[in-house]
Amino acid sequence: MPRSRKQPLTTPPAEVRPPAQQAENFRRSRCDRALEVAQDYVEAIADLTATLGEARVVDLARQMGVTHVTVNRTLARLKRAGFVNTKPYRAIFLTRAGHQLADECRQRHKTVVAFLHSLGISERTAELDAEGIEHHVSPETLAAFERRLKQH
Amino acid sequence: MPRSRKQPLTTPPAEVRPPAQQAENFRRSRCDRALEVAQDYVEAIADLTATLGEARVVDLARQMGVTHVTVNRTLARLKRAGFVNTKPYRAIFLTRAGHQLADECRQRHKTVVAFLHSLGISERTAELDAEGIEHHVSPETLAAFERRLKQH
DNA sequence: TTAATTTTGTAACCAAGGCTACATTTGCGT
DNA sequence: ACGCAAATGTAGCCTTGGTTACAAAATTAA
Ligand SMILES: [Mn+2]
Ligand SMILES: [Mn+2]
Ligand SMILES: [Mn+2]
Ligand SMILES: [Mn+2]
Repeated sequence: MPRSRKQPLTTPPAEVRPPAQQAENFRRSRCDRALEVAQDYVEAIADLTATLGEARVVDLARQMGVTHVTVNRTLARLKRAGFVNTKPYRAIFLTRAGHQLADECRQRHKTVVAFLHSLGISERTAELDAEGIEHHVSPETLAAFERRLKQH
Repeated sequence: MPRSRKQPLTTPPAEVRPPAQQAENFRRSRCDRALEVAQDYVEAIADLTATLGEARVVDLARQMGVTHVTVNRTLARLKRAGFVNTKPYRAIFLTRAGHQLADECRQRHKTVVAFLHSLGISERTAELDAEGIEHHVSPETLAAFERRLKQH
């Protein structure tokens, strides 16, 4: 067995998060984090297709701020996951599932940005923070954001 | 050269995010993501020290929902980064910098949870979402959250 | 004191997501 | 028709963060 456990010097604060439940929170957070890249990519592919007519590797690399190598390998994963269809040296197309995910993400992104903006946060900061926050907003929280937006 | 670029079929939507700026958003988001683990660990170490008297590898593993191996290697990184002091088979202690980071994170965590709760979001969901959101909340956004909380 | 159990450490593996360097393909301009 | 520059693909490297399996140390219990 290990060392005996030192007792806390001060009484523990009232807000005790049971370790098992807190572990669940972290698991959810990690799960969300694993989906961030997929969500940002399909969103970017949809955006690029809308503005440029098609999404190519080089555009995606510029948009994401990474090299084309990273884009290539990420696209391979997205293909395996069934979100995109790619053929060598051809433009990238979203599958039906990819389109659906992209629409969800675009809508959520817009909502999060608008919500932050409605709190008096600057356009730039709203965009910056939303890019990360959006991936951790549950349906319940998203609904609360929309509720507030409708109330102006 | 590559394929000629197909023109967009519909006129691009007004909200054109310049790729260079959007790339900056993604870079910030990735940067935040890289710090998530460090922040969650120092926060957990501070919590455990407060409630149990000390933070040990096994407690941290339970709290984070990972194996003790993952905890060990993460602690090695945190040590390199100057946030914790560890000795073999001994409890884990935060450095001065670690304490400072932990305090920041605990305060921000509390604020984010309280803010979500103030929107009518359930206790459980607020905790779940906050665990991820907190790492992407800039000082400006945090200030906006606090502002709203003071207004009740 | 000695044995059992828990805790801690370590070795080896994996996937994701970043990179540089180099090869191949493509399509435009001459 | 051809050559060249841009785009794309591929090989190989790195760090992070997860795992299982096994070894060693520490504390408790007998
Ligand atoms: Mn994003
Ligand atoms: Mn987005
Ligand atoms: Mn967190
Ligand atoms: Mn937290």
